[in-house]
Amino acid sequence: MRYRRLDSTCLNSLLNKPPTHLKAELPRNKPPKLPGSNPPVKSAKVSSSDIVQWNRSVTQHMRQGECDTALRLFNSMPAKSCVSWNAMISGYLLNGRLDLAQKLFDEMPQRDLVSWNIMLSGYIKNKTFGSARMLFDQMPVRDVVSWNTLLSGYAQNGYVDDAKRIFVMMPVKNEISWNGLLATYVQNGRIEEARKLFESKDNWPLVSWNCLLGGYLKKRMLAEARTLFDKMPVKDQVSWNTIISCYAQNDDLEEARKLFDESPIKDVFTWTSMLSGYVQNGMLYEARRIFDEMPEKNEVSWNAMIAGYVQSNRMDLAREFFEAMPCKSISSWNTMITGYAQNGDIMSARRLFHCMPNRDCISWAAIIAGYAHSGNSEEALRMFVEMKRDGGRINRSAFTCVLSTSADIAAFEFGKQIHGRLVKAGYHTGCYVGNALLSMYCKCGSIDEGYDVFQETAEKDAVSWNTLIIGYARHGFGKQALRLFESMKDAGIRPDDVTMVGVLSACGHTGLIDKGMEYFYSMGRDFGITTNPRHYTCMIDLLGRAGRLDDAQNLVKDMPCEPDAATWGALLGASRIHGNTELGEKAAEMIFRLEPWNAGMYVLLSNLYASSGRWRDVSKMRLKMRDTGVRKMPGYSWLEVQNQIHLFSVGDTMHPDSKRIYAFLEELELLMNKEGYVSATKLVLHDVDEEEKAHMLKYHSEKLAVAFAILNVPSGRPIRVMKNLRTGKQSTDTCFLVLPVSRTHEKLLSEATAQKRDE
DNA sequence: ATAGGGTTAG
Repeated sequence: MRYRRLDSTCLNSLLNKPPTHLKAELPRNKPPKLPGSNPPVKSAKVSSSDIVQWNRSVTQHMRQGECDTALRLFNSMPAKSCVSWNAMISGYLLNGRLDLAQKLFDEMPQRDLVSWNIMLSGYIKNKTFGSARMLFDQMPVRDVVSWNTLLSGYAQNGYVDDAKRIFVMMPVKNEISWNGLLATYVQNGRIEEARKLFESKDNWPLVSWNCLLGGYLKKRMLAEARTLFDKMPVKDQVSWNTIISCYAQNDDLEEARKLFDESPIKDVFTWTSMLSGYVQNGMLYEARRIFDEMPEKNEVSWNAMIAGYVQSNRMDLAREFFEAMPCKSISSWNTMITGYAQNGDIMSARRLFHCMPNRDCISWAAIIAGYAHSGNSEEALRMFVEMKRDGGRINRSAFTCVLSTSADIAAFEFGKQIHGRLVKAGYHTGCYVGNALLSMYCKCGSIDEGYDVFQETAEKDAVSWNTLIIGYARHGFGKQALRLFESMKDAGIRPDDVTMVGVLSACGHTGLIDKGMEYFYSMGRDFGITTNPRHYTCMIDLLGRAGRLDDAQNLVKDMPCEPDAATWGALLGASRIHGNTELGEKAAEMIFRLEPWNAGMYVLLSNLYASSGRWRDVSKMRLKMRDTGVRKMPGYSWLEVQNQIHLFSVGDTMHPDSKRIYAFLEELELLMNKEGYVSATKLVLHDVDEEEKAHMLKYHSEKLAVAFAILNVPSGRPIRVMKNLRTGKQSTDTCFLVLPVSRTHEKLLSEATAQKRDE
């Protein structure tokens, strides 16, 4: 703002003329001649005030972003001073042209201290600290400005220790240097050090009071902020705005309002702070009143209002404001896109995304997240690819989102490529990104790579540990999961309820019944964790697998919370394994009551009947499914070969390679029969004839996928087959696949989609 | 005429 004064001066410079009102201030001096007008007088004498006017004009063009015009003026100057060069260099830096600035700096005949200081601040603004430091060391003379420039450069980029060292080394310190150190602490979240520094000295200027006050606001230290505010010898508008924001952001709207009414002047910040406070607290009526009353509105005030409506799912009102908004910014569009996506209106989100004039990385992340959360994983990944093609910077949030999408659909190769991009972008060390990456590898079944990522994640939090523990448990590495749990405790990370789900299921998979019981009963005592239905489900599964059906049943009875469908599902699964039809029926009945749409349970119960030869009940189940309109989601298996997804359903003949696959399987079967293999057809639904049953067992989707893999994956490479159904569970998140190989497979997908919609 | 500090609203 400081550099843009849009008044008549600027308009004059637009017309390529030095400002006229300055002539009046300097009545004796002739205005400099401009290129194209009369050539300079033959006498080579150019007065110094003429040069000043030229310089002023150069600066003004630079402030308007007109580098070319400034350069033309500069080139046509009859005489230049050091300031003329400095003005050009400074102007180039203002317009982001470090290269041109550097060139002029190197070419200039004589440099003064200001030239060096300008260049120093240029390097720092461009974050080239090496060059900045080198320049600083080369400087023939340094003044307090040079030191202050370096100090704030370090501070703004998080180099607190360097900034401190600079401060100590400074031969002369002024008010700005002290404030620089104070700001170093505040900007880097080191509020205690800031407070100590502030208390060590008197007579701070207003700027510094405001600085510390802003620090308290950021840290939500309301009491400290208020004390400081009350002690301030002078208060300006910023001080009032800051203290109002303190209360508004900490949900004390009453006090905020009181100060708001007391504030001697109200500018657009004051009004908007109040407005946002109301929005944050869902007080949209009050927010709307403030909005209507405020004399001056800007982009931020409009956006706050729109965000308020978005948060309360009033997309109709949000849209009304958005359309009425005279000064839409990228964030206005982004807020709307996010809002539509969160409300499940992905079509509107998409429409806005495509017609917005400019997109930033937030826009891309918003639309990708929108697709991902609405189940359009494929489209989400496609957008990510397009984002890369678009060449814009990809932010951490887009990376995280697209990694979790890859994880959802187990797009392993894609996920690995993203990992590569992450490393290139230097983002792989972050905690969020690291956890998303870890989860991607775990969900894709690549637990070793997950472990590597875990090792490399610098800041591990509970989520990191939980993800790997659950990853181990899910893939049958119970012992490793438990070992990791021990290391987690050793590392001083407090286990939470999610950790315990991983631990208990690890015990279940490893058959460690007693250990599981011990953990289960000590959770509350050792870690203060309240048991939830998921823990009970793990325990019932654990006891059930071990054949202790009575204990499992008793545990259900003892539950302090209502058993959910998953809990009964674990009991049903256990009943099936141990052939307890009676208990299975009981569990299934509960599930039907809780989740009548859950087709997986019908199938599970049906299989239970079939395995005990109760064929009449099997057909009853079929009828029940038909009558209630529940349909079993088709089971698919798929794998990725050379960035293409190959998808199979049971007895699939649609894949282009199916002839080869079946021939291969026939060949295998011949070999197996020779070895004396007889297929078990016990668990297949009864009303298909024996031959058909054998066929279904022989050609279930996993088998087709594995056969295809053996034929197509180079030997020595792992084969990774994914499927959408698990026993007793219909996973909805893996049924939409990336890049189907052929039209017929697209048809399969659209059937699956249609069926999901029916439910 | 050219160089250095800060805080407040999404």
